Amino acid sequence: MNVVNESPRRKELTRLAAQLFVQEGFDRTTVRMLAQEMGIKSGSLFHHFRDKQEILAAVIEEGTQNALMLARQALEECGDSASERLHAMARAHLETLLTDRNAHVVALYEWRRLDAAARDHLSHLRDAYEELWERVIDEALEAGLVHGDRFLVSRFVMGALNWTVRWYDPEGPRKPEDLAHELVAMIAPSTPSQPGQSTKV
Amino acid sequence: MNVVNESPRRKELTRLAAQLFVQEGFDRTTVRMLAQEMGIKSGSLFHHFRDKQEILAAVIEEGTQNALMLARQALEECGDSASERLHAMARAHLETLLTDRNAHVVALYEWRRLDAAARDHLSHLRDAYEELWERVIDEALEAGLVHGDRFLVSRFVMGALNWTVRWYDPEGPRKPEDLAHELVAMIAPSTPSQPGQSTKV
DNA sequence: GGTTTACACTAGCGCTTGCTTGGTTGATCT
DNA sequence: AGATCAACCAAGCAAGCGCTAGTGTAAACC
Repeated sequence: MNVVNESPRRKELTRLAAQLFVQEGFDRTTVRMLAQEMGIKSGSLFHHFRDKQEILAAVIEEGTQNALMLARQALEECGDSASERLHAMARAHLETLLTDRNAHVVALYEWRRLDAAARDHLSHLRDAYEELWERVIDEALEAGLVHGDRFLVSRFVMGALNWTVRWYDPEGPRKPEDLAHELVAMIAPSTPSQPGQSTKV
Repeated sequence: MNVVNESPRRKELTRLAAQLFVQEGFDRTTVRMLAQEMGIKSGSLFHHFRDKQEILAAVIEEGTQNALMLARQALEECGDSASERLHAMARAHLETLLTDRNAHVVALYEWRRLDAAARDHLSHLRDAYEELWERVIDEALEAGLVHGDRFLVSRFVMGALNWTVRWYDPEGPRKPEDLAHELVAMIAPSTPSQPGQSTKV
């Protein structure tokens, strides 16, 4: 009876689950709460998902896939200079935190609740995303835009960006674009202040 | 029967609880698991703590108090220059992450499981700690060591530092001192490379 | 020497949890 | 018209949960 495929109903349910997981945390969200939010009874939930863990995995997968897609797109559309590419990645990252906020918060906080199989599958996705970052940071280092240890710089940058979900207010005056700009300015002060004009190397 | 004071036994139990909370998460850690780890029966636990939530609060309080103490001490002992103070704060922060790792991981991940009263009490402690940071960052901005928006810079720095609990390996070659140095170098490239010699402003 | 105190035990209550079972519905396809 | 199928429901099981009540005991205190 249970489906593993990507029915549109399942997508919708996943979105609702993400919201509840953020509000209550995974463990505290009961299947009854999930069902009620979805307008069905708790038993019916298991027609769409094998078990509760699979809902969590679906939420995280959705968010990570979107982030990966958006980052790739941003890199294709931007200029060739190291500073432009760094800026594009930061902006793309912050924009997914805006649009897919729930899914990303769940991914950050509830990662360890995944069982071994799901964690294995999803960590490959996440690694692909982080590889994009490491490549862009390598370019920035080579271009002399940023200085320091390759590994540490990328961890610090990822930390600063991921941490935004804890304080960023989408209703506030600051846009993702602004944050991206400020971050790049902080770690690469020699960057030209207008991201439009490229600094070819 | 229940005690609220700071018996040495309670301190020891708090330390053990922190470890379990990190391994399993707060919700998944049952009072029976806690009791077993402590070598007593589940009922006896409630002689030391009013309820399960109080154990969580004790864990987080312990970690935050230590961090605050170490940061204040580091600021007193270091030189007057903005770069030295920035460096001292970063090192102190990373050192508590090393020594009190469990407590800090719990504080980061399980904060929302606190009830309103505990959260209110503990957020004051955390605010005091973050105030130290903001002051040091203000000094760095005034000294021209770092550039950018006051609010954003401090968030980015806190993010980079707090994120370290997710990847830092205490057994590895990098010491907290090294990380602190690298971070300061990244955001304030004009810093002298030897933290010992002060740059008076 | 009697009382108090700190710490532990046994036993279990009342409730919630994730998940299963067996069956019903209404739309779609042949 | 009959078969198929996704989607749902009602009912409930077995296990586990936080926590309480009442008791025992050895050390500390007056």
